[in-house]
Amino acid sequence: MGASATRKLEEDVILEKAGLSESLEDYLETILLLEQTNKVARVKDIADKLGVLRGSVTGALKALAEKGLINYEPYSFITLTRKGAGIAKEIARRHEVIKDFLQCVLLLPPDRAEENACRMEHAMDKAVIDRLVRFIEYIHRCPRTGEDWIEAFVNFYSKDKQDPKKCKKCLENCVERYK
Amino acid sequence: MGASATRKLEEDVILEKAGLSESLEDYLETILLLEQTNKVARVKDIADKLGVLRGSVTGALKALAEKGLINYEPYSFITLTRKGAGIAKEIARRHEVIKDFLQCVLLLPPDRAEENACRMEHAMDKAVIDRLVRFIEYIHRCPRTGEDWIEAFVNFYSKDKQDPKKCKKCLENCVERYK
DNA sequence: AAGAAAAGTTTGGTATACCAAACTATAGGA
DNA sequence: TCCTATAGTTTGGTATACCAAACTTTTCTT
Repeated sequence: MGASATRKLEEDVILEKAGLSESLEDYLETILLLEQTNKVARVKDIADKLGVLRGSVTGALKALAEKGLINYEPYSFITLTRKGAGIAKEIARRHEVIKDFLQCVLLLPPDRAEENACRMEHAMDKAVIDRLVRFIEYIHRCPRTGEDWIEAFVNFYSKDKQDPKKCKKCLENCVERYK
Repeated sequence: MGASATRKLEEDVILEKAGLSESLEDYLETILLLEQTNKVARVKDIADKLGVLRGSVTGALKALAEKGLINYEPYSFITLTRKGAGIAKEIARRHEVIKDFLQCVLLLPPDRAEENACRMEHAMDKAVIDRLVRFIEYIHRCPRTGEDWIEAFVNFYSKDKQDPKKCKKCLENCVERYK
């Protein structure tokens, strides 16, 4: 096993064992988003995004710096360390995956999907997210499911029973499309 | 609209607005489970189930009694009030639904499904759970999916690409079964 | 360059949720 | 019945995470 593969493994362990509170995970994710859109993360912007006062942000930044996840000096710019960026990206990925599932598979309205994803991202471990990613792929790639199968869920959701004739037609269309 | 329908609606509002902490939700759910298996919930059993000391339980019970969710007198039995039982059942239902999805759809091992369900139950609102219930039903009832489609996910999960010949056969079997 | 506005920090306080350990009540065995 | 083990409670302490408001630093504006 090469050196880079070894390092990769060590990083995975770090991510799994980070043991950050939900609150600190939110700060880290927000800093990543602000870095990406505004180039730098500022205390005020973090406070606004998270709906807390500026004073609360300062405290959180000290905790993140303590854990070696951000570079922080009072009154100066905030940047993620390598380790911090790794964790932040993992959290952002969870958020994306969950929102995609809620919005594009369960067909929830975007705002509802967003709200729930924000909370769920702290509760689901890597194994679950990895399965979910593959599951969403499976739905899209398996000839038996795909886009139209998801669309038909709207129908199923609002009705009590299915029409066997429609099911037959739907199945025939599905076979036809695969050829 | 009759009186019972009106009352049902009011209860829904109460459940949505309960605004319990994750911790108190856990206590409520545990009390329900203990009531069901042991007839009564005792402080020690709650402490054991939640992995906290007895002293912590007493504090939580006071908070729940304060909110009118349990009947609690020092040194006596603990029972859920109507309102408390309603909330506890809602939480237990979320737990069931999420665990079922993780275990029977995403095919996670039972212990992993359980761990994640315990955390996710506090993060997902009623609308998401309702969609998820219907989605699981949809998978089982739609002729295009069903048990064998879920089983085939194992295959897809561990492989990079699908075999078009197998897909064709799978689709044919699916049509055959529907007749 | 001076001063006001904005950004950031500090301090003191609150609420939640837990533990450790001392204490009190209750229930079962001798 | 006594008395001891178990169950339950209380108290004092810790850690997290927030707010409100006073304070300091930086950055515009003129």
